[in-house]
Amino acid sequence: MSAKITIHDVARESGVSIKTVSRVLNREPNVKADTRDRVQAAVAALNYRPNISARSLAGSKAYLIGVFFDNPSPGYVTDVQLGAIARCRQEGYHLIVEPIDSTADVEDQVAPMLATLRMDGVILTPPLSDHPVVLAALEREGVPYVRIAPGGDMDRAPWVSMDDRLAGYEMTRHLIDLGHKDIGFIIGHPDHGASHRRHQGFIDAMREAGLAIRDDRVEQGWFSFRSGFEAAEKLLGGSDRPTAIFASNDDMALGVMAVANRMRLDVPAQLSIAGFDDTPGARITWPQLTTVRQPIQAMAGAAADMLMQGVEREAGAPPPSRLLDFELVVRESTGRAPS
Amino acid sequence: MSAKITIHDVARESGVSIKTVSRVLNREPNVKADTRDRVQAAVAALNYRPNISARSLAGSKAYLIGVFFDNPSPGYVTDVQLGAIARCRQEGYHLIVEPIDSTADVEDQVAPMLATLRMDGVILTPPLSDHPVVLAALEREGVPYVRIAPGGDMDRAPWVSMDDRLAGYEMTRHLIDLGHKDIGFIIGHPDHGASHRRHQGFIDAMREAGLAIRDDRVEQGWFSFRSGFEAAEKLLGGSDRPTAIFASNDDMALGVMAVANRMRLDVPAQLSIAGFDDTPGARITWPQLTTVRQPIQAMAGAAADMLMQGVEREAGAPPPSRLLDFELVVRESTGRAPS
DNA sequence: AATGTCCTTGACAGCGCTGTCCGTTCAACG
DNA sequence: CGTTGAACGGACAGCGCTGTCAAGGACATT
Repeated sequence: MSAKITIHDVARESGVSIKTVSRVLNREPNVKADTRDRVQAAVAALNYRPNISARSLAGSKAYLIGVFFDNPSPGYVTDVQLGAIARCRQEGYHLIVEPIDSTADVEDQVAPMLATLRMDGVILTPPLSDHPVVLAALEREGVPYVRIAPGGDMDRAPWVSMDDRLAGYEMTRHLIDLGHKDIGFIIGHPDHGASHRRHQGFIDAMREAGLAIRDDRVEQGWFSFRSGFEAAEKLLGGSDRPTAIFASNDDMALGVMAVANRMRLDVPAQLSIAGFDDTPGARITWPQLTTVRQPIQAMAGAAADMLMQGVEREAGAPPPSRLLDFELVVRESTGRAPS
Repeated sequence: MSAKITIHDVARESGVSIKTVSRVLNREPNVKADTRDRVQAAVAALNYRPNISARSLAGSKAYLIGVFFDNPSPGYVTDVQLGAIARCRQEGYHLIVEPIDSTADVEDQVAPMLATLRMDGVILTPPLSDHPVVLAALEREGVPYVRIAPGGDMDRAPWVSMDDRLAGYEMTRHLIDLGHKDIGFIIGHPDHGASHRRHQGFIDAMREAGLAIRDDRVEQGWFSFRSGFEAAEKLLGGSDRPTAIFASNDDMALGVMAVANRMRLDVPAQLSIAGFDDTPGARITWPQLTTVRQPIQAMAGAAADMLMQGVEREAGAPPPSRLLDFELVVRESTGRAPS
């Protein structure tokens, strides 16, 4: 175990006071370049690392960012963590992950943790981005937070999102451009705001193309494989079936794919299938899934940035929220409509 | 923002000194039951939560457990986190997740984090469980750690694992019992110790049944969908093909499934496919995958427990390592061998 | 030369808690 | 009845750092 070296050691080594060392460490202004260099040399020579507990006890920063999630998709969760960490590390911040169980008492889970760890900020992932109890607890404790892809109440706090409506629109257009006229749609989990926006994009594209949206072509799903599977069974059950199905996320699209395989439908010759998210699973099927790449890591990184910069909404000023770009990923599961 | 209440407030409220409050909080002995109750009442009344930074600065515990991972499987990572958190929460500990990029300088990633955050312990997931640089850094800094499913050097530190060899053996037996005699095997990532053990189980079962293991029936994989896909192409390429394929993890088994679908092979009538891990993906195919359920959450929970109990190996004493139970999950992807 | 202003630096007081050490009480013992 | 030691409670000194405040020096202004 290497001996613990403190700021005092650095101060002695470089011949200044500990306060000056602290200044250099925190990139405060008004330190002579010469002094700064000496301190930095000492830091490097001693391999000194400031103790985070002491910093957060004495100062106002905790160097800790929380990530709350209650998301069934592990790929999504991991991507958020990866994206956030990448940014945090540069600034010496660390990530505390806290799974929240929405089915249990949320207040009991959130309140104690907020009080013990005074985190500098929290990243909320859907569906927690819209959870009233979580938002209220955060606000009560005065902990800044950024919501990823929230569903509504957009002025309440800063957020990072992508244009789900446009993405839904473009995917639908992609299908229409391939000659599809009879397209089925599976709506996502109603608690996720993105679900409604994707659905709206579908509606907009169909309307614009003058195509009818039959009631029996739209099913409610829950973002799970099973719900996609069941929706597909209904959609493909009769002899009169759509030539394409657009599912609001990949897991559900995979469910559709499973039904298609089971019915021995040729994808995409007889049925085109489109997903959304570009999770790892999208490539784990044959044919690979046409989908929308969500910039999950980028969104999480942006959220972490906003938190570290101490996002504080000035009264009346708009939150510095950001809309990131998505990308249509066309693979093999979509093709020309059968004639 | 609720006013910050400290240990002093509790002490005043309950009419004792702060030290006594501290004793109650830390469940130290030698406090009269009556006093303890008074203090606890005050804690509850004031809704007091000890500040974790102050605790770790003053004391020896940091109330922080790290989880290091560099695992391509998001399902695995999330399960580990969930399992560890469940235990940590009860004890007031929190989880710091740190993805490690093995392709970059590992020392640079690990050393600074160990110095700034003095974590009470670290949970290592494969393949990091066997990473020499990580282990060395942890030991140098005197941070206790528990390895999940390490590959070798078992006496070096405590670990939690499952009997991969036995699981590999039992899955192979399952196939043999279904009448399969010509079984293909895809080995896992060579950096993961579990890969070798699963392979050994396969060999043992085949030998025991007096079945030949043909060289061209065993392929090296990397635990990824793609590597499973490629291995399956080789295995199923000729006219002479095995009646079953046992892949060392689910992702690779899904790759095999994709090849089978593409070749229009009927699973399991013409080809049985077995996986390993029971990741969410195992249910995301049709037919669903026969696989081995790894007690990932339980292993992570046990690891967290060991860390929190301050696992310290006494000189000469065996580490309190634990082997947990697995479960064979038979679904639809395996069936009787074609006659 | 005197004054004002900025830049640079340091002394010092905690942040909220635990570890150490010591004093007090009280029961059981010789 | 005095003695001992366990049980119990408290005073105090930091843990390693940052915030505050003020001092000293450099430089520009009058």
